Amino acid sequence: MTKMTMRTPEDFGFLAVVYSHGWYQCPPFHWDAEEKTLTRVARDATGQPVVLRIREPRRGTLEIQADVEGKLTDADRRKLRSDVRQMLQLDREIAGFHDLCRRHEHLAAIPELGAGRFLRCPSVWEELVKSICGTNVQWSQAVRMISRVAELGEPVEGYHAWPTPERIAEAGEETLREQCRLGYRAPYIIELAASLRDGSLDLGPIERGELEGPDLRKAFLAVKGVGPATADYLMILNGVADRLSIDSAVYAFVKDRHFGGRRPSAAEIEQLYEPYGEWRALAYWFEAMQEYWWGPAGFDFVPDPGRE
DNA sequence: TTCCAGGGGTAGA
DNA sequence: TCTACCCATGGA
Repeated sequence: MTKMTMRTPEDFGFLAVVYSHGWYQCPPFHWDAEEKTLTRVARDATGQPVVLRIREPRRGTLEIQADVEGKLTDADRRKLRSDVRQMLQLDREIAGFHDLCRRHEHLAAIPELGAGRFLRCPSVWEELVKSICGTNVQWSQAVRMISRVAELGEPVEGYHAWPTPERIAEAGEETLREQCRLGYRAPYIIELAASLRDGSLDLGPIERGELEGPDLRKAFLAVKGVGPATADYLMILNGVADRLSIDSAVYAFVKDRHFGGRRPSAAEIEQLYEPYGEWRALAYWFEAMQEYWWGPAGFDFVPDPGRE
């Protein structure tokens, strides 16, 4: 076992990032609400799965425990630290969003909570699969699909690593349909896995943040199974917040909160959040999280394991 | 039973 | 670009 510590930005709140959206409920993330510890099967510099346990012993510091025999190499340490930075978006600049929150009473608690970053998967591949599993199903059902896909990954200490594209491609459509119960999503994910395996698709430019807004959106939409709502959602995760991802959850929230029980049009929703400019997606997201799921004082009624 | 969830692909206009 | 229609699954 090896322990590492990391400093976090002043505007970073560990719980707020874990609870930023539903990823913490999806393997290979495992959240222990009692111990406030996020467990994740990551991969070291050579691709070997490693169980990481991340917690925040005090604000400003993360403690990362890697369950490995012997010592980690310097390369492994760099890789795992880099994964943690990616998963918790430690390098994301959100000061502008917090400034905006302080100018709006209903968002004033967001900076206090250290919210504004999202829990991320270490790879875009994993996030694409999870997002496709989340289309046209209740979230609790998506979590079950994702959990069954995760079980196709290599077992490690009672957990599973996220399966590689090669492993999914080898498992085949039949396995995704019959065993993982993905239904019509199965061929989309097989096609994605196969194109990554044979190199006809390269997610590198997305991973490295090389694409600007419109090109990034185009890249997501090019993946079969990813439509406008999912592409916009992935954009938000990738740090482009000037566009809402309008799905059924958005309608459900704004209908009661802003339109007196009437279901608004998409254009009306756009208009409502337009004043928040480049941060509009975060302004919506964290308003909804706080009102619907976090509770007024922080995280009193965060659901576990599946929010409806 | 019927509806529909954190939609998307496709064909046809 | 917009609109029907279809697509698995499973909870409500």
